[in-house]
Amino acid sequence: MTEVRVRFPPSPTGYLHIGGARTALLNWLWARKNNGKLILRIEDTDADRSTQESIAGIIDGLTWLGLDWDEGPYFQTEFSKDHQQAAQKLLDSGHAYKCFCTREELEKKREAALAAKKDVRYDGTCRHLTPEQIREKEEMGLPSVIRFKVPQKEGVVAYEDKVLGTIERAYSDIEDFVIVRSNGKPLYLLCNVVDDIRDRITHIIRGQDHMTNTSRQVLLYQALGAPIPVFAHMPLTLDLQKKKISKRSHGEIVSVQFYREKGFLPWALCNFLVLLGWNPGTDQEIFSREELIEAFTLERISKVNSVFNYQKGNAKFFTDPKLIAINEHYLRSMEITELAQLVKKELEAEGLWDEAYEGEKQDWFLATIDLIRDRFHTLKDFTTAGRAYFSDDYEIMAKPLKKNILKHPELKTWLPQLGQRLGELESFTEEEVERVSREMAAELGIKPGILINGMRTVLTGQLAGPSMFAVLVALGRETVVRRLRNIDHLYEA
RNA sequence: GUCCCCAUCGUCUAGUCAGGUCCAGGACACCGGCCUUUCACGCCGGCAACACCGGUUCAAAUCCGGUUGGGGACGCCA
Repeated sequence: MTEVRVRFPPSPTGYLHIGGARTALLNWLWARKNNGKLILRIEDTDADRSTQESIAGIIDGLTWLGLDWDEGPYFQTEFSKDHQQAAQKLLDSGHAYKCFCTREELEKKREAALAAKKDVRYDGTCRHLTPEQIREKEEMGLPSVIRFKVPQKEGVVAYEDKVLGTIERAYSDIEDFVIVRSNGKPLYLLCNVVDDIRDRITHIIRGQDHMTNTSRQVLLYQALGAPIPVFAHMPLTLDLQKKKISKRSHGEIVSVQFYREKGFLPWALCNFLVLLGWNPGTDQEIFSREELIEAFTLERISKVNSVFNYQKGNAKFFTDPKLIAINEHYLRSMEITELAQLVKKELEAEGLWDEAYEGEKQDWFLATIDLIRDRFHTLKDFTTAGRAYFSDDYEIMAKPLKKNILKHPELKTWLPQLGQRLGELESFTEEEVERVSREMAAELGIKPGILINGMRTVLTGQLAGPSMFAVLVALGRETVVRRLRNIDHLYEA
């Protein structure tokens, strides 16, 4: 059996977006499943739009996602000789011809056709030029492009698509497309095929937006005498208005970088992305890498475009709710030591990291992040909502301040008192702090919740959180007492 | 205007190829209840879809035709 070889060929004209990441992911899965190879090929033939930052961004993005490749990155521009040779071969074999029509002429014809609501295809003006006419034009110094000579015959060009079945297109519906620019530089359609042949690509997994390219590229494979790879066209990802998601119209929300900055787990993003247009045929939605590689098949890729459910301006669901849910799932269930490494980076970035968290305070650190992760959504929450566990410099949220502190002015004296009692405790355990708290509430003739939620606000700044007695123990006696004693400033504003 | 692809809950989707076990299953979201010191934690429950019309058949989400709707492509971009 021949080796499975797939490729991810981004054009470096912007950051890596989730559509590209999804394409990379499916190719990666297919390579890994078959013990094959994934080739990263940067398609930088559009010199005007390609940038170094973009190349770095794509590589960064893939690396962060954990999508490793086996060959490359190759750069398409390094193989321009191959492309030119292929073009010459097509010219020599009569599969292509020189076309001297100018852009202006073509543009005029296209507009006229569009205005007349007619076909906008190339009319074949230069297809039947005699060798003498060609020589004449060349001697006059007229620039020319090279067009592929689409067979003028009955019937269809067909290919088998792993997800869509047989795709057919009549020869007569395909125009003589340009394969080399007038400046001598070959175009995508040709380069892509030449590179795939050279890289011995066996499966081409790409978006349905390439379907018309595929029909034309099949012609190229045939003319070049190369075997045709297996195609799998995946459905596109659209926005709620059913428009293709793009960097241009959707901005950062579709960039992989955004999710990294927002504290998402890379595998959670992959898990979400793979479910956009693929499913295993079972109810399973959460997969480890190994499970996903095992379960993945080309045939189960959906034919239907999916919607990235993102509503602008929604603070709670700042991206697709399902993505957030999957991220939460991993945040809550992943190995705590693995999570610790990620939280460490977050704390370091905020200047809150303490080396002792990997030394004498390690048990405390692991227990604490395990305690608070249940209500968190992203890694960022550890330094925002969870900041009070690692620093005295945390914000008291307005809502709990009003509801749990200002509403009960007596807390100004009660809380320091409670702090005093907690400080005098012989053993600072959940049972003991609970006993003391409830006893004091009973003495005062108030509901325990007033004291408890007052403490929550003062000690964590948050409206919600884990069991308060567990929180007290996590914070430790010294911190609890210090914070409870110093609350006058809360009443000042 | 031409060509190609597609059509199940709000969203992601199972079921379609091999018609009956589907008055359509799961997940997310939403709503309600429980737990409780709080909560965007957890548990339990609920709402919610086969685009439309015709045909084939004892029987259609499933097969066929049409309609409508959506998407993609129609560059000397990739």
